[in-house]
Amino acid sequence: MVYRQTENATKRLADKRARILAAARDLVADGGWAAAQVDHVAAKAGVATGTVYRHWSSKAELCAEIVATVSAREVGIVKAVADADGSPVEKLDAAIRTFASRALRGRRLAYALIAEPVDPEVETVRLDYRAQLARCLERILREGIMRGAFPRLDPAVAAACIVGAFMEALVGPLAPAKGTGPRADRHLIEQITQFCLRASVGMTEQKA
Amino acid sequence: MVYRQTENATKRLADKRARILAAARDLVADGGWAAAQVDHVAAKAGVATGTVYRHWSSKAELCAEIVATVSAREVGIVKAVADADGSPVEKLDAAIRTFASRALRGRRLAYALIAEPVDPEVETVRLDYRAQLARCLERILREGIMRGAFPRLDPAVAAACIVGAFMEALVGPLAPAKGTGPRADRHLIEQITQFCLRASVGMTEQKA
DNA sequence: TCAAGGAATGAACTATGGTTCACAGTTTGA
DNA sequence: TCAAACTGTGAACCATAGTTCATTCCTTGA
Repeated sequence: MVYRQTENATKRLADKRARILAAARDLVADGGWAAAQVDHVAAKAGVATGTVYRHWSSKAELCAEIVATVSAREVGIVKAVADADGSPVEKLDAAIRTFASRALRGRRLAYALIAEPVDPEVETVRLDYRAQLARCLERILREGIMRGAFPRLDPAVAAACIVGAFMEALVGPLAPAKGTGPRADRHLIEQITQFCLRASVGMTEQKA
Repeated sequence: MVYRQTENATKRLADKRARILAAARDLVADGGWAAAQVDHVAAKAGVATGTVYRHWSSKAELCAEIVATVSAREVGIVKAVADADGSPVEKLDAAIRTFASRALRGRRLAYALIAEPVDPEVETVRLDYRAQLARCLERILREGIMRGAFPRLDPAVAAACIVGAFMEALVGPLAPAKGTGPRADRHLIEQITQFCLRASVGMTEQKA
């Protein structure tokens, strides 16, 4: 007689939530934030507009969750690289290379997550992501400086420069047009990595 | 009997136009594009909303003109540096240093002009600015490579990296908080310049 | 099968901000 | 001074996109 949420019902609800989140993420992933209108998200997820508001109290919250979810994964990967064994140079190389190749797999999404401005509430979360990324790099840089492998650069500024450099070259408007193929992508990653490494280390041999 | 524009009238009109443009620029310069609502611009310029539309057929056109005006000046300055006498290394150093110190004088405006996205019509103009900047750098890089002063980097990618690096470190959200004072600004410019130079040249001595 | 209550719906509402336009005010040349 | 032509005005208009809510539908436990 009294309604009580069953396990099944809870799961259904969670599924729907996940479906909406995924739909929104996909829309952002190929049209940026502007494409993620609540109506469109709802349509893509196969629910009514109002349903979205059963799961998030505003569009901004939904967007913030997209940023948080996707970026947590990316930061985790880069952090793992930073924490792994190896020399600072190797770690920096791996971190940049890893991040760059992952970002290239979803350029539009990467751009939206790193660079494209949005409303303040989402901006906060995104800024946090950006700062976390920079902090991972900064840690590697500090270690390298202490060990004498890198020159006496300001690690905070250098980390910002690295984030900016690959952001711009990979996913920014100056980046080569999309769909240039895997060969061009590899070249791009190689160039960016070498640029950042030279900037940090002071010198590096040509790899390719 | 037939009305004809006198010299005075033309001047009055031009003055008003300039006043509106300046008002809009100032608003962007401290609140970004979002602050440049037509109502506010008109109020700041001391005219009615409708008057704005006597000079530009849409807000986008007004914004585009702001970008074009301000950026033409900046590109001109950087280009002059690139065209001056000196070794590629010196030129690159000067170009980055010049741009950076100018951008720091108006961070918010610089950010709006380089990074902050706006509607497509304005975006086109801004993209052009960004690309022109990158091209100036690219020319210096090419020259350096030909002369053997720089390693065999891809000049287009490296130029994008440089633009991204100083953009992020100077005016992006990772940049240190505003109002840190001239000492911190000098440090920042120094660090960014050295970062980009090391990345391009492969090695550079410490200057400060 | 049925009543209770949560979940879904989507048309209507609202807020924001760009754009228009009928009207009033100015300038010009005679 | 006067009429023609241009310029300025700002309230009203419109388009977009986020949010609400009365209603309908579905699930639950008896």
